[in-house]
Amino acid sequence: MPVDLELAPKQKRPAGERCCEPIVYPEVARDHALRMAEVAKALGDPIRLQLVDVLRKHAGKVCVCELVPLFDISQPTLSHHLKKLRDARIVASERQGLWAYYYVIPDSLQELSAWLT
Amino acid sequence: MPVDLELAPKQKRPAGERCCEPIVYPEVARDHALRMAEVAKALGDPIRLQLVDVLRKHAGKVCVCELVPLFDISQPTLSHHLKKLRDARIVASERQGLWAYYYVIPDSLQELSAWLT
DNA sequence: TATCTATATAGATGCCCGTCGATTTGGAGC
DNA sequence: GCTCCAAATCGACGGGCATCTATATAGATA
Repeated sequence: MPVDLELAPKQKRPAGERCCEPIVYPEVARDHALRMAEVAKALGDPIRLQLVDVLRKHAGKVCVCELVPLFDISQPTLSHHLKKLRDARIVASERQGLWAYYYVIPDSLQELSAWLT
Repeated sequence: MPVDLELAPKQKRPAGERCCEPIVYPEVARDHALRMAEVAKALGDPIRLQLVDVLRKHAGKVCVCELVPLFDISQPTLSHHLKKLRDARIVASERQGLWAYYYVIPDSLQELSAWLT
């Protein structure tokens, strides 16, 4: 007896024994999966994860010039990582004169966090 | 007055005004950052995130043959994604005859989840 | 204006990723 | 043995990533 998954009738199980109970996948994540994967991907680098960790632990905004010496990478590379986090809408920045201040966008991690819980 | 961050005296702030308060970064994440980034990286693909979502929502083990028709990718590509999740120690598998059953390793997401909270 | 400084961007390099079709592996059943 | 099947692996392709050095941008200061 074929299983007939609601969401993907592309392939038929061969008639015969079933290997397991059919999955009824309510597709809850489909809409959110892209966004959550985007956030996870941005966090999928040790330096970026530590960057977010620093910014989260430090209340308020943090100057880039304080971030640079924390890591063994060049300033352009750090700038590249900050851009990745900006593109993923995890952090945002403000310019004040020569300095740039970064902070974590509130609730930007909430969706992924809730899913993981 | 130079800032002298405890953790990274590699670079000296130039004498003069400070742009912000010095960060005292207790380095909590350094040991865990690699592992958490590894998990986040594995979740940083929409298909893998949905795969984990399916496996988590479905109590018990799920046969690969049930997973294949859920996604618009070839069987080898799905196998590749499952391998990535295995390599990241997020899921594990068991063989039973012709079929392979996958399941989420309990608590494999806990560390990242706790950090995000 | 000229000069210094903090940050961002550009361009290059080597490596990794997602995807595919083709093939291999290994158990099931004849 | 042989055939069928589910799953994994292989090899290739195009694109993206992390990193660097060099350069550009733009604000501050004189």
